[in-house]
Amino acid sequence: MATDTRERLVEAGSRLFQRQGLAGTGIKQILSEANAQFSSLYHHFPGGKDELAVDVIRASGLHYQQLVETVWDAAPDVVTGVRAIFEGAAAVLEATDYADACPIATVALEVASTNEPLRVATAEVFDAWTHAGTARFVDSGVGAAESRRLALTVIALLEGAFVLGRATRSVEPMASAAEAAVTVVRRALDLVGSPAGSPQ
Amino acid sequence: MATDTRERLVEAGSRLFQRQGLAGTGIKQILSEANAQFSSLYHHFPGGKDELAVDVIRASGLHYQQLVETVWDAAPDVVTGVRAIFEGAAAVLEATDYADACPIATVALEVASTNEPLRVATAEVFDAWTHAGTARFVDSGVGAAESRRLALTVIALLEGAFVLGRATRSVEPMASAAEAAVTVVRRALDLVGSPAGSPQ
DNA sequence: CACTCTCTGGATAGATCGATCCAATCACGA
DNA sequence: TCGTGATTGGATCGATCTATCCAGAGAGTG
Repeated sequence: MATDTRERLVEAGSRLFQRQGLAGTGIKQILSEANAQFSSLYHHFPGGKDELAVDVIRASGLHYQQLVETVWDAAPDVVTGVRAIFEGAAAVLEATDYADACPIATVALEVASTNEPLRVATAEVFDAWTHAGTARFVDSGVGAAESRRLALTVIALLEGAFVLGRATRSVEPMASAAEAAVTVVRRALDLVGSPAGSPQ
Repeated sequence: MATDTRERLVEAGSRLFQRQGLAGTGIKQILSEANAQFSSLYHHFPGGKDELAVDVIRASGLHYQQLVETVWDAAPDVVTGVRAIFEGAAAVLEATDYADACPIATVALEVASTNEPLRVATAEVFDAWTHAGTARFVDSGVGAAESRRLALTVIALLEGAFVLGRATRSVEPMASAAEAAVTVVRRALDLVGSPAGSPQ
């Protein structure tokens, strides 16, 4: 089937780009893993590698967001949800031998200063994540501006822990990041209850 | 002079690897920026690109650590120091048009699952940063285990904000990360003053 | 001056890169 | 059944990649 080949290409690209980066992954390798041919790739993606990469970034970014939202929804409260996200990330990290972390971070850093269309694609994914996270905190009663700060903080902690964790092959950074995330989120929720200034 | 060429190679490699990644940077480009020849590179680094990359990772990792420690030393207290680090990072990000952030993060993600010697080099840099940060918090009276958690958290926030900031071309993630870092550090210092359990 | 060791200039090999081409095949509606 | 557009098989092109080779320049020592 036609759509099938296209999906296999995106899936293979997603796997490889996330672990080896964009420049570090050859088209032949993608074709080999997807059991496809040059003509198929350039039929579905006339723009070649870059056009495939845009699709990969959007698809894997959306997929990861849905995964996180599912975990979040299963938690009884916001703090538990945040903790569950970090625990899930740590579990995946260990289960994949520290290969699978953020699906787009490696490419994002690679293209940030070298490929504007791809940079925009990664920015749109991060923006979508930020908005989704912001909405969650707003739903818990936190103000809009503070909710956005919380969302950016949680995502930054997650991304940073991915970098440290993959490099050092350890989930310790993820555990520390989880504690910090819980601390700042809980503090923001506490301030909602007592809307005066900091209790300091 | 001999050493001069070697230094120029490391410097050029540092600039390019940090912005374009390892696989995204060709040896010819490094030679061009360093005004050097193939023979010079393979004379100083018989192991080729990878051996140069190990030197680049170590040198730029140490250089960045020294930069951060200088900023930290200039601050009157720990909280001010932490904030100054994030403000400095944001300033560099803007000044370099979102090109210069962490000198090794891009390469770290690239090689984490593909090149064990380089992965080890990046891990050693992150370990050195972690130990240096831990020592700072210990000096402020925070317990050893909590100090290490703080150090990992601050580094993760910094790295994550680099990823988000470069991708979205904004210093907003860095500002949010700074607030979060200050919050968790201040909280840890407060607990030193009142060594009972959490005031919750 | 002669010798030696370090370092560089420049050509080139061999492999791999992304991309293109055209004919063949497939699914599917008229 | 025929035709039409979507899709694929497979060879191939030019460019670029990393790495190697060897001759020669340069500095320092006897």
